[in-house]
Amino acid sequence: MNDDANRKRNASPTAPIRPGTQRGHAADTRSTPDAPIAVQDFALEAFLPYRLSLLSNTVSEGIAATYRDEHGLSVTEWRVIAILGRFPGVTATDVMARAAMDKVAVSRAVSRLVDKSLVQRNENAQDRRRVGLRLTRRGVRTFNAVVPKAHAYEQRLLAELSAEERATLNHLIDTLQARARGLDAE
Amino acid sequence: MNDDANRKRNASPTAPIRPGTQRGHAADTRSTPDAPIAVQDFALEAFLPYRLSLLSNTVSEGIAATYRDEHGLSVTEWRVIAILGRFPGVTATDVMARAAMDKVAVSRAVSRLVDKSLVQRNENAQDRRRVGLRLTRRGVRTFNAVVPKAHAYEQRLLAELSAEERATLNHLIDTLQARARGLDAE
DNA sequence: CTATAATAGTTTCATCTGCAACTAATTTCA
DNA sequence: TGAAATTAGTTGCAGATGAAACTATTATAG
Repeated sequence: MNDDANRKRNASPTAPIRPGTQRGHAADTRSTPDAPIAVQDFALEAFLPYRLSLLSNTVSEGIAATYRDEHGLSVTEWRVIAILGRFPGVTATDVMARAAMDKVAVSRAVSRLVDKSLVQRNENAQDRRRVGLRLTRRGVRTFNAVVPKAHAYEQRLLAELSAEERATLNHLIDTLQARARGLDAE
Repeated sequence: MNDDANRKRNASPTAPIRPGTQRGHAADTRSTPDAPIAVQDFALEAFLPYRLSLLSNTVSEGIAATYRDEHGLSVTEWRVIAILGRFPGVTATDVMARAAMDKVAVSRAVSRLVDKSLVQRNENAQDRRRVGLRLTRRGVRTFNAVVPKAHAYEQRLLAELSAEERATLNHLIDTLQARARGLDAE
């Protein structure tokens, strides 16, 4: 390990946080004179996993505010509703696969949605382990109310991108997603 | 609200989950004959916020496995180390801004890192509220050990993309990030 | 100068999340 | 058959997360 160590360090300090709270010189009292020095070069703000995480969080926060403030829904609840709006009658396991959610997350989201009378469970006579899920009338109303807002947010987010850039974006996401999955599977 | 409602529904069911567990027909026992029907068209798997979240999670999981398994670090702990490796002596508030982390998250990550002897706190004589943070020798060793692995993961992730595609990716992320921030600020 | 406001950081609490263990039902195959 | 394995879904527990309250310190204003 430790391939190409010992390059330069701290070459470009990157933009200051804000005027007056510069790069910690004031805070650094150097209680340890022989304080060690990092020899590797690493810029978090340019690191793709970090950048993706930041972007995803910012976007999620924006769109989640709509679900939450106007409909009292969490992101996981919204995802379940989105799946059930499109695929009425599927089981929790199907929702799990379609929304890439954890088994437990689906189970709990469904329970909350049932409590809120947005989803109903239907027993399956053939296989009593399986429980068919579908939106109630209220659930459908919620779904129909949220969908245009979700689309609107997405459009505003993409507003600055050309059609070609949008296509490239989708392609890049697909490629990276497949690649990341492959790497995770070692 | 409810802009352009009443389009078609469920036009293309999208690929089946897997053979035998098709689209919930078996599970749907229709206990409610007049079960309502979703009139909006919404494909979660094509929804950008969802796609970004999925990608970010997959990527995070992959890279986080390295921190965790080989160095016992959480993602937040790694981020603090990454900042301190580059900007020794900064305060928790600086880390917060540089890593886009919550105040509380930084505070707790720093406490854990101090417990692990990877970070040390240095009191500031001028302003006793501020605490300068820097990596210990062990912290630097950890930093230097993780950085090449992080870079390697990033390179493997990007392996299939051309230089031009990488540039486009960065540009798209920047654009979307700025846009998302703008939207969040209403 | 004090009183008030602002700042840095920690703690509390309530929620979320994910793994593992668990129950219940069905399938497999010896 | 019928015991063992598989599948569906829930629950328990432990760690992570985030908002708000809190402590301590410094800056500002009257």
